[in-house]
Amino acid sequence: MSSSSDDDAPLARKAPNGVTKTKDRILGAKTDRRPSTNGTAYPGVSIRHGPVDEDGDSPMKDPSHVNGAALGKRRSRGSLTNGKSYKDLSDSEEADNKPLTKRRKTSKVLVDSDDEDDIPLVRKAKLPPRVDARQFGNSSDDDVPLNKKLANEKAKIEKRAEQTAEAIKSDAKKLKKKATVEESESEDDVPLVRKKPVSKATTNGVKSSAAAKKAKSKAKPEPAVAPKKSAKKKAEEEMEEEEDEAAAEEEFKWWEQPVQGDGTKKWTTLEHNGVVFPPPYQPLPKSARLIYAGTPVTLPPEAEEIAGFYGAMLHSTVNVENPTFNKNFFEDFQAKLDDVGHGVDAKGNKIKIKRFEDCDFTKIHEYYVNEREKKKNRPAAEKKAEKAEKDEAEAQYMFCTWDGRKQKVGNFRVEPPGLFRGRGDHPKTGRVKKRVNPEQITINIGKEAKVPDPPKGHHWKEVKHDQEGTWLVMWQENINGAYKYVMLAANSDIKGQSDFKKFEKARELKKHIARIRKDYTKELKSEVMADRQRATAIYLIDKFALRAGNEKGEDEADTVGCCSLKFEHVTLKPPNTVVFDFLGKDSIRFYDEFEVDQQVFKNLKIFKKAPKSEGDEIFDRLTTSALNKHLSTYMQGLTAKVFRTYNASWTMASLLRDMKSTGTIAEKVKDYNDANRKVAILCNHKRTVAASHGTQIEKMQEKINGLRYQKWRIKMMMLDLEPKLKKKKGADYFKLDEDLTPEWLEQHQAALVEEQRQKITKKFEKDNEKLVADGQKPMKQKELDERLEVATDMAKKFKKENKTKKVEAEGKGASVDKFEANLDKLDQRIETMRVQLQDKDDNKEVALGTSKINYIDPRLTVVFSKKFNVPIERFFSKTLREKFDWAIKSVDEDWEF
DNA sequence: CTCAGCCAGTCCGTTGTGTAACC
DNA sequence: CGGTTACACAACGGACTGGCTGA
Repeated sequence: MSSSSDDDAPLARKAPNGVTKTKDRILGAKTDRRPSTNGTAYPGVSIRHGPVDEDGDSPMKDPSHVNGAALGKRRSRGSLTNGKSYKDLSDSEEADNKPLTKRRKTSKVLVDSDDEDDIPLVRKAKLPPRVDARQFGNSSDDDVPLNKKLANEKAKIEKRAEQTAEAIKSDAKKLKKKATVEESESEDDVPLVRKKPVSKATTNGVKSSAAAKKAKSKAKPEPAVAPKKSAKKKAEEEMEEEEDEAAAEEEFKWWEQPVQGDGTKKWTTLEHNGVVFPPPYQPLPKSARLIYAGTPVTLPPEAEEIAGFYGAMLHSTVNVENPTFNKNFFEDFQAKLDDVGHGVDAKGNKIKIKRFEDCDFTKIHEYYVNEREKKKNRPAAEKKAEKAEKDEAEAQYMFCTWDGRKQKVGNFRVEPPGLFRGRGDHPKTGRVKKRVNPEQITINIGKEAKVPDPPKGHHWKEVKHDQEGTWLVMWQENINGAYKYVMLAANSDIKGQSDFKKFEKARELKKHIARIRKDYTKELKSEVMADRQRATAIYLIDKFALRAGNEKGEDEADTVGCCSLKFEHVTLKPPNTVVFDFLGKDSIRFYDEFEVDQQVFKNLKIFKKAPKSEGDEIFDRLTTSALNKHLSTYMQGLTAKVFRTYNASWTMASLLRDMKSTGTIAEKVKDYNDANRKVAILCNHKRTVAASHGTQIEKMQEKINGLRYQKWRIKMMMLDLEPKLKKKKGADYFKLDEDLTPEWLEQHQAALVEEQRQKITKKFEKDNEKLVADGQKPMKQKELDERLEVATDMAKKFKKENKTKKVEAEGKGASVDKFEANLDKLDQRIETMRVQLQDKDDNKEVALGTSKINYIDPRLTVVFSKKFNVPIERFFSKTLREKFDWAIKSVDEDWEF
C-alpha cells in the first residue's frame, strides 16, 4: 500500500479499472480481482479491509486476531474481491466477524435454531436425516474418510473385479503358465543365490531373477561391436557392489538408528562435484533462417537461439496457438533483438523484426524436425556409444558423499534455456527461460571438501557451507524468480528419512483424529465466523482431501485449494449436496458432487451469502497459515497436507486389510491396483486422456464385434452339419446379435476382405523384392491377380452367406464338437477383452503413480506383498524399490499403519 | 498339411526424467 | 526459502503379430 490513507478509500470504485498495473506488459493481464497479499504491488489501489480489521483492536473472539502475523496476512483478505466493500454490506454482514450471539440481535442470518430462515430453500419437514455422526469421527478409527465418489467407484470396481476374476479363471491355462513362470523364477532365486553368494543375495531378489532370466534366454551372441557398458550403469553397479560388501559386514540402516539431534543440522561433511551445464548453443545452418516478411534473415546467435526455441515447437499447437504464449515470446524475442541487434538479409541489409505476424519459423522448424529424425535413425551402436560417452562424462556428478556415505544426486543438470511453458492459463507462458551462468550459481558444500571448479573463465556466485540445507547447488530462475535446487535422489538416506517422517506424522494423526473431528464438528456451529469457517474448511480437507489453498499472485495461473475457494467454485444443491468445480494444482480440474453434513451445507450457504458473488472468497475469514496454526495445536507439525497423507494411507490400509487372500498373483495385483485407484481418485490425481484413447477403444470394440461375428458363423456351420440343432438349441441361439446390423456386417466383411487383399499384396511385393535382390525377374501383375482371387472368393462367400443365411462348414474334419470347443475359446477371448476394455476406459484419466509415490505408506504395500506372497517387484518398479528400501527392509507382515 | 517355436518389427503400457506448482 | 507433490513426455522394454521353418 503506497499510503495508509488509501486503506480507507472506498473500494466501491471498482478495483479493476482503478488499477494501473506496473506490470501491464503482461499479456491480457486479467482484471485485478484480488488485492496483493502485501498490499504494495498496486500503488494507488485501495485495499479495503472489512470491519474486522478496522475494529482490529476490539476484543474479538476470533483467535486469529491474537496473532500478529495472521493479522497481517488477513488484512488483505478482509476485502471482497469483487469490488464491494464490507462497508457496503448489510448490517448483518457488517457484524460479520463479531460473535454471532451479538449478531442475532440485528440479523437472523446465523441463527442455528432457525433453519428455515437460514435456508429457505429447505423445507424443514423434508430435511433428510443428519449424516450419520459416525462418518465424522466422533470416535473410533473406523471413521471412514471415503466419500461418495469412492463408494460409487468401489461398487464399480468390485463389479469389474468379479468379471475379471471370472475372465481370468476362464483363461486359466494361460495364467497358470504365467504363474508357474513366476514361481519357478522365485524358486530359482534360492539356488542361484547360493551358488553365487557374490550377488545381492537378499530380499528383493531383483538381481537373481534378472540372472535367472538371463540364464533362460539362450545366450545371445553379443554384437561384435558391443559398445562398452555405459558408465552410468557401471557406476550404479559399482555402488551396488559396494553396498553388497558393506551389507556383508554392516549396511547403514538409518531407520534402525536412534533419532538424534533436533533435525536442523542435516549433515556434517558433504562432498560433491557440482553441476553439468547444458551444451552451448549451436547456430543454425543457412538453410534454416527465420523468414521475415518473405526475406531470410540472419540473426545474431543469441537472438537466433530464441527464434529456435519457438521454431522447434511449431507443431505444438497448445503453445503456438495460445495468444499469451505468442505475445510473451515475441516480447522477449524483440527485447533480445533490441539488445543484441536485429538481423541482416543475404546482402547484409539490416532487417528490423517488428511484427510477429511477419515471422515465418517454418524453416527452423523443418530443420529441427529433420535433425531429430536423423538422430533417431542412427544405427543403434552409434547411439549407444554416444550415450556411454555422455554417461561417462556425467558419472562424477551422479553421486556425492554425505557424511561419508555415497549418495545419489537427483538432478545434477542445470535446466537448459527455452520457452517457459506454465501449466494451465499461466500469464507468463512463452517467456524466455534464460541460460543459467555459473555466476548465478551458489554451491553448498562441506567446509573441508574441495569446491568444484566452475567452467573455465567463470566463477560461482557464492560458496556456502549451510549444514541446515539439504541442497548441493542452487540458482534463481528468471521467470518467477523461483529458486532451483540440486538435491539428492529419492533413494538417498536423507530423502528416505524425511519420507519416513512424513508417514510417521500421518500415523500420529491417527491418535488425534477423533478429537479433531469431534472439535470441528462442534465448531461447525461456532458463533465466531472465523472459527466456523475454519471448522468447515477442515471438514472439507478431511473428507474430500482438498489441498490447503494458499493465496496466489497475479503472475500465476488462477488455481485454488480449500482456503482460496471462490463463490463460483461451489454450488449448493439442497438439501445437502455440494458441487465442487474448480481448477486445483497444476490446473487440474476438480469436479465432484458430494453429500455433506447438513451443518456444512448450511455454513457454505452462509459463506456464499450476498453481497458475495463471483470472484469472492468463500472462506474470507481464513488463511492457510491460520488454519495450519490451529491444526498444530492438536499435534506438533500437523498441517492440511498431513490430512491428505493420512486419509490416503488410511484408505489404502483399510482396503488392503479387508482384501481376500485368494486368487492368482495377477488377481492379487489387480486387487491392489484397484485399491490404489481408489486412493488416486480420492486425491484427484488425473492424467490427460491420450489422444488415441477413443480410437483405441473403438478398435477394441470392433475386435470384440469381430469375434462375436465369428461365433455366429461357427454356429451357422454347426447348423450346416446338423440342421436338427436348430430345434435342440432353439432358434435364438443361431441369431446374430442385434447390434450387429446388416450394415455393420457388410462393412465388417468388406474390411476382412480388404485385410486379406492387403496381406496378399504385401507378401507379393516382398516376394518380388526378394526375387529382384536375387537377381531374378519379378513376378507379373497376373500372378498377383491370381493370388488375390482368394480374397475375391472370400467376398463371394460372404455375399452368398448373406443371401442364403447359411454358412458352409469350413475346415477339414469339421464336427459339432470341434465347433463347440471353438465357441468356448471365442467366449473366453471376448470376455477377457471386455474386461480389458472396461478397465482401460475407467482408467483413462486416473493417474495411479502420484499416490503410490507420495501418499500411500510403502510399508502397507510391503505388508500386502508379504501377507499375500506377491513379489514386491509387482508393485514397485526398480526406482520405487530403491526409494522405499527403508520400508521394504523394516516391516514384517504384522505391521499396521 | 499343421503346428509349435523362433525372430523381427510394431505397438503400447510402464518407467524414468524434467521441471512446474504447490506449501 | 527449501522442501514435497504433480503432470507431461521421452525412453524403454515387454507383448503381440506375422512370417518363416522344421518336426
